[in-house]
Amino acid sequence: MTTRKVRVRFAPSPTGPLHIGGVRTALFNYLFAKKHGGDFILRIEDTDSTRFVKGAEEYINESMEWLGMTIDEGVKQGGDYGPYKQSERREIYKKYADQLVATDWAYYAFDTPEELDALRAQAEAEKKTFAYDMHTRKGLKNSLSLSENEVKQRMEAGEPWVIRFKMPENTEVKTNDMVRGSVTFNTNTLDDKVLYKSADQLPTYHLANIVDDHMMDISHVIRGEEWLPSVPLHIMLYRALNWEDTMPQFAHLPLILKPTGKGKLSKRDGDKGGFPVFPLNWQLEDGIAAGYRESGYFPEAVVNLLALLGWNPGTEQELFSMDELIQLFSIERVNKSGARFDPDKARWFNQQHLVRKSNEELAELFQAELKERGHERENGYVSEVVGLIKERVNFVSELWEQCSFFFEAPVEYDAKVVKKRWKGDVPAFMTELMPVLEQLDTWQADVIKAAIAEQIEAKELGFGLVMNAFRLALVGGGFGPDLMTIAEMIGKEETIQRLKAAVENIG
RNA sequence: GGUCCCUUCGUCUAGUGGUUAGGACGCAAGGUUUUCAUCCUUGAAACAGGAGUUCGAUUCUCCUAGGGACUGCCA
Repeated sequence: MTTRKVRVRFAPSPTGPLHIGGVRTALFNYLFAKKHGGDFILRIEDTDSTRFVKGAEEYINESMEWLGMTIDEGVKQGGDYGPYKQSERREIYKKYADQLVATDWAYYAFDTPEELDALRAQAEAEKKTFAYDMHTRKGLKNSLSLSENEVKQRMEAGEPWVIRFKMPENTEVKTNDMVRGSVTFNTNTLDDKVLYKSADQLPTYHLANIVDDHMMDISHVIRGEEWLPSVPLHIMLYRALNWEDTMPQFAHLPLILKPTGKGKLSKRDGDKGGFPVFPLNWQLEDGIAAGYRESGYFPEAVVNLLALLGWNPGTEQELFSMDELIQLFSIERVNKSGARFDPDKARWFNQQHLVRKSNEELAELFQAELKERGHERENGYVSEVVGLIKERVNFVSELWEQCSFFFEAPVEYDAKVVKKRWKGDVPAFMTELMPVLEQLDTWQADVIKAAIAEQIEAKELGFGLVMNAFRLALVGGGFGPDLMTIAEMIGKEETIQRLKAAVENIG
């Protein structure tokens, strides 16, 4: 086998936001390309003029950029194999569509969508299935059944037509899929797919992808399992075009399934399950579809969790950087069966990546929210705070609720904690504690602790009871990092102030 | 319905012709943190079923069942 340069493409159609199944396909293509020192190409498959959605192409680019998948060739990046947008390659497809008709691998068909719908409906009523195929094509309106003259007349009259592939009879088509192994089909069960439509002068996906993959010298086609059934058509197309010797190798990825219930993950599952299905937010007519970015996920966490949906390196390592993934990725280790998406584990991945980030980096991310809340604090202080609490959160957005007391006094006190901890001699003790703290010259955690301990001993009170009440006063609840550290960080005046406020306001 | 694909704990998965079938998420219990979270320990939890091959199948083969995808002038 000659060594061919690895060139793979991610080929989404700009019909809306990219969904994470598509993102994972892109990721596996990217990992495969980089692993083998190859090229990662982004091709826009906009051959359905009726489904074009404004902004979708930009969304795709932005998503790839956010996730750190660098595109080597594409509409924005350029490259030697352009154009990378199918709607700009019309003449190319037309040429090959014509060639297929000329070589008797395809034919013109004039049946309207309405007529075909009617045939399908009729067949269904009889509990049968209608297919435009080798068994029915003779009875339909096409250049195989109509006279040459009539075909000419219809075309000259401007009647819309399509070009359909003339699927040969009884031919075994075998493919050696990189993830599934050998898969065999028989052409007898295949239909005559539309290859080209006169209405918008564009090919359908099938023709376009074969022509482009060939012309762009794509070495491997890595795509979702939903494409497996069209593999025989694609192979026949390569054969018909005489390109079979340079046909790319196929790899069909398992689907990502819904967290619960049946079927593949769909755009709606996110709302129902409370997790994002898209990389970035997407504006809908009636609201927004949540994106991972806006939901607080780190791109590296998304990449990590997606990589492990259907692939694993065979070791017990679960946390990876993009570079490690590139290093370790191998298409042979991709699973065959569909993987259910687990929102809980997705959060866990984010938490793991969050904990691994430096306090400084997290502090910087957190500063935006702090400013919004009116707190201008230097990075050093914020970093220290973040370091104390980062292990309690999954997202940067959860930081505030865990550490607001480092920035402002509690405005209310957790009723449950009040009931449990703020009773008996406690309020009186707190009042007596204030002057003691006031007298401290050194405001450090251990010093404060010693002073309080001494006081507790003198009064013969329970350590736990007092400390929890003290926490309630400083924090407003029964949570947070080490209490003495909190006291030290907010300072002597503030600590006494909060004690005072608690005594006055609770009860 | 037809074609094709798939099947190990609830979920993501490792794994082998002979293993106490391993890990992770989640769940439960205990410990640490004088509290919460983290963390640590422990626990419950799986080879879809049936034949066959074999001294021996979770592993190989076949069948059944279940699940999935496709079945558009969508991609």
